Amino acid sequence: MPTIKEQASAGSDRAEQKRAEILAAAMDAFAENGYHATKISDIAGRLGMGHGTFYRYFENKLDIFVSVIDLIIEKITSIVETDYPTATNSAAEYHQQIIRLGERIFQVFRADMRFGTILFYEALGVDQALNSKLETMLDMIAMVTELYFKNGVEKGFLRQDLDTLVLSKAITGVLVAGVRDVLAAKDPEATTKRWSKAIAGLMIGGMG
Amino acid sequence: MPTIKEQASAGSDRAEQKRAEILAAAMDAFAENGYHATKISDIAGRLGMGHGTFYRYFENKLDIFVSVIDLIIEKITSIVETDYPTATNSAAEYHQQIIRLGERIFQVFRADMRFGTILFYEALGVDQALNSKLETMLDMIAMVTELYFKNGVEKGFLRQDLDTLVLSKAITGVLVAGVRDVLAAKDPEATTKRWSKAIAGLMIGGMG
Amino acid sequence: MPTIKEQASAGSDRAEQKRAEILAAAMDAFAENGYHATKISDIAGRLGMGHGTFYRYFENKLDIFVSVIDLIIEKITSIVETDYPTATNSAAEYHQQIIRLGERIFQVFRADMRFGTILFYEALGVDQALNSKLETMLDMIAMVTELYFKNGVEKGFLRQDLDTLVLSKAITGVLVAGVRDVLAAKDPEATTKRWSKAIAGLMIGGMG
Amino acid sequence: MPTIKEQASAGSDRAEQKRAEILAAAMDAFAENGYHATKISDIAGRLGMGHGTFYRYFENKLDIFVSVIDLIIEKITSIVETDYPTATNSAAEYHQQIIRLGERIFQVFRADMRFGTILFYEALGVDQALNSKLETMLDMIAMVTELYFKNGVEKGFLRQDLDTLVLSKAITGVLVAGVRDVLAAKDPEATTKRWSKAIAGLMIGGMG
DNA sequence: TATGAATGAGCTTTCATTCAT
DNA sequence: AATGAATGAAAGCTCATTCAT
Repeated sequence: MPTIKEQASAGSDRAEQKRAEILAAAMDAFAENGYHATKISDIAGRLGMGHGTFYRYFENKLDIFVSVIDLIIEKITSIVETDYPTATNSAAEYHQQIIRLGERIFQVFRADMRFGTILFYEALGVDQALNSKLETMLDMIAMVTELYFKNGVEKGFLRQDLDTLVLSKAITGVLVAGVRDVLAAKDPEATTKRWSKAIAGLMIGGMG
Repeated sequence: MPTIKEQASAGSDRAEQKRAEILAAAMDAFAENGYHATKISDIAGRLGMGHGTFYRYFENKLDIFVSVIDLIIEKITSIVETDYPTATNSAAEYHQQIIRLGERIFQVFRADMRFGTILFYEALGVDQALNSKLETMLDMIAMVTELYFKNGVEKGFLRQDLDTLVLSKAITGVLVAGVRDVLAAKDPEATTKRWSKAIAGLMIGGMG
Repeated sequence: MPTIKEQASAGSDRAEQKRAEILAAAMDAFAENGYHATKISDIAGRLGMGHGTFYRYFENKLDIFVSVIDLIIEKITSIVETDYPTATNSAAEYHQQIIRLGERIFQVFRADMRFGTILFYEALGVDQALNSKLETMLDMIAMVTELYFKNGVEKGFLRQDLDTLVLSKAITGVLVAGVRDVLAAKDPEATTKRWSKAIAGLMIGGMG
Repeated sequence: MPTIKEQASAGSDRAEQKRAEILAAAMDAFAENGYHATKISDIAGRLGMGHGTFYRYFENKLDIFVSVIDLIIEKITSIVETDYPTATNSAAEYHQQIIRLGERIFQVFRADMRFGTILFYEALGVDQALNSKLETMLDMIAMVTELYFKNGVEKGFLRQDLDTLVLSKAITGVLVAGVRDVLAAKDPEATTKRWSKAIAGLMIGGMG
C-alpha cells in the first residue's frame, strides 16, 4: 500500500525512480571508464533507452557526474555528521569511539566499491568546482576527527601538546590510503580488520 | 671527453634537448589546466613553435603526459631508492633516519609545486594504465618505508608485533596528505616543519 | 438558429475554438521570438496544455506558422478586397478614397502589432513557399492599388501616361516602410497621421 | 610580379583569399537555402573541403553570416556615402542627382542578385543584432536621402513644407520594393528603367 | 481527447593527428 | 627539421514528432 506521500506524487515518483536508475547506470559507467571516456550514449545504452531521454532527467554530463559525487559525499557526510564525539569515561572507551568512526567510513566504501573508485580515481581533474568539493569533503572528515582529538586532549586521554589540526589531516590521509588498499585487496574483510588494528596501535602507542 | 652514448647520438643531442624543453612546457600546461583541457597547440604555443613539430618528439598526447608522469616518478624514485636503511646504533639515530626519508620526499614536491598538482590532481582518471602506474609509485614508497620498519623491528627499535605492511602504506597516505596540505598552505616552510614534528611524534610515541 | 455549417460541425465547434486559442498563443510566441526560436512546447506552455495536444490541432510546426500567416493575410485581404474603387465625382473625392485605403491597411497593423512583426520580420527566410506567399500578398495589395490608379487615369483624375503597375508596387513599398516606421514609433498615432499627410502630398502633387 | 604588400604578407594573403572563397560559397548557400537550412558542411562541400577547415577561417555559423551581411552592407554604404548632395544650379540638375543615387543603389543589387535575396529575404529573423543592423542600413539610406531633400528645400527646388523625414523613409521603401521587383523581373534592365522613370515622375510632379 | 515520456535525426563545434611544402 | 593548413571522427545537446496510456 503506497504511503500518502507516494500517492500524492505518483507521477513525480516515477520520474524520481527513473532518475535514480540513470544515476545508478552513470555510476557504473563512470566507475568503469571515468568521466571523459563515458559518453551520454553509454549511460543511456546501459538502460536500453534513447540518449535524448537522458536530458529529460539531467541538465548535462557534468550535472549527472556532480550528482553522482554528491550522492557519495552525502553518504559519507551523513555517517560522519551523526557521529560527533560524546562523553566518555575512560581512555579505552575513548579509543573505541575513534576506531568506530573510522570503521563506519570504511564501511561506506566497502558497501559500494564504485564510491572509492569514482571519488579517488575519476573525480579529480574534471572540474575546478568538483576538485574543491572533494577537498571540502576531506576537510570535513578531518574537522570532525579534530573534534575527537580536541575532546581527547581536554579529557586528558591524549597528549596535551598534540597538534590536533595536522594529525586530523594525517589520519584522514591514512583513511584514504586504507580505503584504497581495501578496494584492491583480495580479502577486504580481513584487510579492513588488519588496518583497524594497526592504526589503533599506531594512534594509541606509536610504533616504538 | 664525450661518453660513448654521447658520441653515438651526437646529432640527437639537440633533439634530446628539444624534447626536454617540450616536456617542461607540457608540465607547466598540464599542471595549470589538467590533461583534457590542455591542447597540443597550447604546449607548442608556450615554446613559440609550430604544433606539428610536437609530433617529431612525441608519439601523441598521452605519450607526453606519461612522459611527464614518468619524469616526476623518476625523481621521487631516485630519492627513495638512494635512501635505503643503513646501520644505526640507537633508537634516536633510527628515528632520525626515518624522518629524513620523509623530509626528502617532501622536498621533491616542495622543489617543484607542479609535481604534486599533476600527480595528485591531474593524473588520475586519465588512463587506466596511468592509474596503476601511480599506484605502483605509492607502493614503491611504501615498500621502502616497510624496509625501514622491518629494520627497526629487527634492531629492536620498534615493536615486535608491528604490522609493517599496513603501517608503511598508512604512512605513505600520511605523506600524500601532507604534500597536499603543504601545496595549499600559505607558509609551506612552516607547514612542512609542523607536519614533520607531528608525524614524528605520532610514530614514536602515538597520541596518548 | 445555427447555420448548416454550424450544425454539421457541432462537435467540432469546441475543436475549432481550441484551434483558435492555439493559433493565438502561437502568434504571440512567433511575434516575440520568431519561428526558429519558438518551440512547440512554448506554444503549449502558454496555454497550460501538454505539447502533445498541439498535434491534434496542427500537422506540424510549419503548419501552424503558415496558419498564422494565413490568418494575418486574410485580415488584410478582407480589408483590401472589400474596398474596391467606386464611382467618384471629383478629384478631391478620389484622393480621399485612395487615402482611406491606405489608412485601412495601416489600421490592421496598428490594431495588432504582432501582424507587422511576424509578416515583416519573422516570416521571411523560413520557407521558400512562405516567401512567395508573402510576395503574393504584397502583389495583391499592389493589384488593388493599381485598380484605383487605373480608375483614376480613366476618370482623368490622374496623369494619362501614369505607369500604374510600377507605381502601385512603389506605393505598396511605401506602405510597408510606413508600417515598419509606425511599429517602431513612440507615438504611433501621430506617426500614422504624419505618414498619411506626407504620402498624400507626394501622390497628389509630388515634391516639387 | 607580386606587389610589396603581397610579398610581405604572402601567407596572410593566401588565408585572405581562402576566407574570401568560403565567404563566396557561403553567400551562394545562404541565398539559395537561407540561414537555418544551410549547414556548415554545405558550405564546405561547395568548396570540396573538410568542414573542420571552415572553423579555421570563421568563428562559427553566425559569424560568417554576419560577415556576408556586412559585405553587402559595405557595398551599399560605400555607394551611398560617396554620393552626398553637391551644388546644383537648376531643378533639372537636382532631379538628375537624386535619380542617380537611386540608380546606383539599384546597380549594386543588380550586379549580384544574391544581395537582395539575402538582405530582404534571408537575413531577417536570424538574430536580434542582425535585425537592427539591417534597420540601421535602411536608416542610413534614408538619412542620406533626407540630406538631398533638405538640400532641395533650401535651394527652393522642393516644397518648403516637405516632411523630409517621412518622405526619405518612404522613398527608401520604394527603393526596396523596386529592388524586389527587379530581382523577380524577366528583363531587369528594362524594369529598372521603368522604375526610374516612374519614380522620378512621382517625385517631381506627383500623380496628378 | 489529452498527455508527456521517449526518441533519434541532425546539427554545431573541437582538436588530435597527418602530411605537403 | 619545422610548419601549420587541412581533416574528420567524435561527442554533446536540442527539439519536433510519435504513441502508449
